[in-house]
Amino acid sequence: MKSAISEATTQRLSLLLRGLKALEAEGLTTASSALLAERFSLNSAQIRKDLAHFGEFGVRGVGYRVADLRSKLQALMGLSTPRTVVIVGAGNLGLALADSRNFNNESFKVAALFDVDGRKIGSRSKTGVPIRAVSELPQALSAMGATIGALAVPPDAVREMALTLAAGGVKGLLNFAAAPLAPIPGVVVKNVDMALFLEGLTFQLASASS
Amino acid sequence: MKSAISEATTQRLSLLLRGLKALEAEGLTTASSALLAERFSLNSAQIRKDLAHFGEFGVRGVGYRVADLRSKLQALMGLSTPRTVVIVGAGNLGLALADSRNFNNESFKVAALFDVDGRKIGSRSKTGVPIRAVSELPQALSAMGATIGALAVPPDAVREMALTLAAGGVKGLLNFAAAPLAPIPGVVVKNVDMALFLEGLTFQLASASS
DNA sequence: CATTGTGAATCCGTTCACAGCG
DNA sequence: CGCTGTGAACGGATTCACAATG
Repeated sequence: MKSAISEATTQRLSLLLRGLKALEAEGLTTASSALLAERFSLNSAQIRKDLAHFGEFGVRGVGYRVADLRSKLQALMGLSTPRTVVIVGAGNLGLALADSRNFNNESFKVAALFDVDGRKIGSRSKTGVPIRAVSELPQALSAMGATIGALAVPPDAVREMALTLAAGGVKGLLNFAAAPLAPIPGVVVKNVDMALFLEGLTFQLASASS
Repeated sequence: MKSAISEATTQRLSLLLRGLKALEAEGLTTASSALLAERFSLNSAQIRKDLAHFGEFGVRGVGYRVADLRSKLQALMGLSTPRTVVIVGAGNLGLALADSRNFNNESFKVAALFDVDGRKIGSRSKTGVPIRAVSELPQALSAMGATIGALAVPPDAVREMALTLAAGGVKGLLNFAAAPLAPIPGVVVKNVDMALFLEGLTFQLASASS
């Protein structure tokens, strides 16, 4: 069990990885922390500190080898082998996520959607992700080897579905419902509450004008 | 111009407001900070500190009047009068947001979607939100009096659309693209990067098992 | 007298600044 | 010589603990 890495560091490293991919595509082979900081509007010391949690990656007097750091970061963040994702709830949001680039790339692949609505079951999302019955979840999860789940269901169904996913071996959960999901042992839970984003916006607007 | 309120405080107050509504529906008229803290897994002192930024709301020896605090909070966060929202990008995500409860309630109302795809223009989302041409944005914005915009467009269109919205009087922007939107003067911007949530999850999983 | 509002103490992340090194 | 890696300083947010008070 590694010492905990802060949420902020995690996000910056994700951003950094994305940026490194772009630099690599541009053909840059080497980059200093100052360059990286400038490109991604961060502080150079912060980049070095973030990386220092995991070892030494740079070359003094030179900077970082872009391709090298990119692949090491990818491995560190658990993104080098693709993960199977399942989405529970085939409403508008669930369908949007299932077809989204964010959930289907080198690192993630949506294997199936699950819903309780008999009219949806058996059909597919636009890109072809099958919609199956939630009753099939327990068997399907182990068959697919899913490790990540996304919950796009009504608030009152969240906890039950989360526990079903956890029992089926899912280790990470993204909860999109407007009801925070209490911690589940052995599972990393991240609540993504859209209402909070929107209200945060109006809050700042209200504060700024008084 | 009020002194800045931290992001964390903002989120907690949103959550608190939501909780107060629930308590009010349950018929509770009074609640201590300890009770609130317990219900929403927070620290009671934190709740009091958060509220202290804005004045004194409680009654010593008693606690807080639920309905009273609820309405004061609502006003403070700029949620007492409904705001008009426009969504740019009528892809899966844009459509999902347009029909979502989070964007259509007492405080927010989606007036229209905008897209560049001629085949979509003129049609409507499932709940009836009209899809219009982005070329109409400038006129439409002032006509509708929209103050909030959501960007669900490809990364390379983000900045242009953001500037168009800003020019049309939009004061708050939610950006769902996987490319952070640099600050725009006079506009509050919130980047909501789904990829970051997903990667954050795998990162924690990778860290926990080493 | 129970509970708020708040100064003081603590914790944690960020920034600075420089020693160490390729 | 230039840039990394890092100990030390800083600052903001959380938590503690208690005096103030309806």
